[in-house]
Amino acid sequence: MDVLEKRKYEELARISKALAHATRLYIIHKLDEQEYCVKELTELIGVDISTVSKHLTILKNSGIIIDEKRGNCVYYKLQCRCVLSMFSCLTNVIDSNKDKMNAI
Amino acid sequence: MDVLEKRKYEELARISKALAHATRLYIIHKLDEQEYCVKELTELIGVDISTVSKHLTILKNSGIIIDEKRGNCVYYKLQCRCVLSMFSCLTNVIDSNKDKMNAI
DNA sequence: ACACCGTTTGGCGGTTTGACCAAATAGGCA
DNA sequence: TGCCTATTTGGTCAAACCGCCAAACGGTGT
Repeated sequence: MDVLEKRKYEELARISKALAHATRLYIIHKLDEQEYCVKELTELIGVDISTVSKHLTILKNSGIIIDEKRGNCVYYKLQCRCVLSMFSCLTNVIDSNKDKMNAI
Repeated sequence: MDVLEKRKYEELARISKALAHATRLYIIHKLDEQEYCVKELTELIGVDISTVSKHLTILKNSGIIIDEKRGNCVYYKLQCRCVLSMFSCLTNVIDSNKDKMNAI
């Protein structure tokens, strides 16, 4: 793997790492339905608000979501709806694993 | 997030974690072209063979690739070509980030 | 200015990851 | 059998990750 190729795959990995967490996938799913502020997401998820804030920062830095301050709150929404196709990718893998299992 | 939903997103995360590494993405890319044994992949990648073996185990456990022992070697190939659509997802995000950058 | 609300930041502790090395394992072949 | 090659496994170490708490910010409204 030469230097250029290596950089390319590290860039791809940077995005895919941002997706590699149950809470962050859940956040993406919720933000697909509507925008939410940090506090609202925190109530939906049920972990410390600082943890949620950090997850949101990770997603924002990878360009998947975008924030917008309005009044007292910071609202987040999907920047890149294309990530939703990720869910079908992942679901596909899971389903085909199950099929494989059943076939045995 | 109730217990059932939580489990669902953890399952999705399990798969997406398997993809969240530059080397593993590269392996998937190469295995899309043809099957390879561990030694061949090691030469392509340029890290210790035990490291490559562990990456392959991770991919295998998540159901993305499959192994087949023939003669002296263990050959790996894609089990789930659907993961390739992941690459276009990731590339999409990267491209739309770049567009955003240029627009400024 | 002060208090209040929502959010982010910094830091700490426990867990996980990923790299290497060395050793164990599994087959093929002389 | 014993040797050789390919692969996996176990251990160690440093770095990264993720949760919480506490403290710092930034606006709003009194």
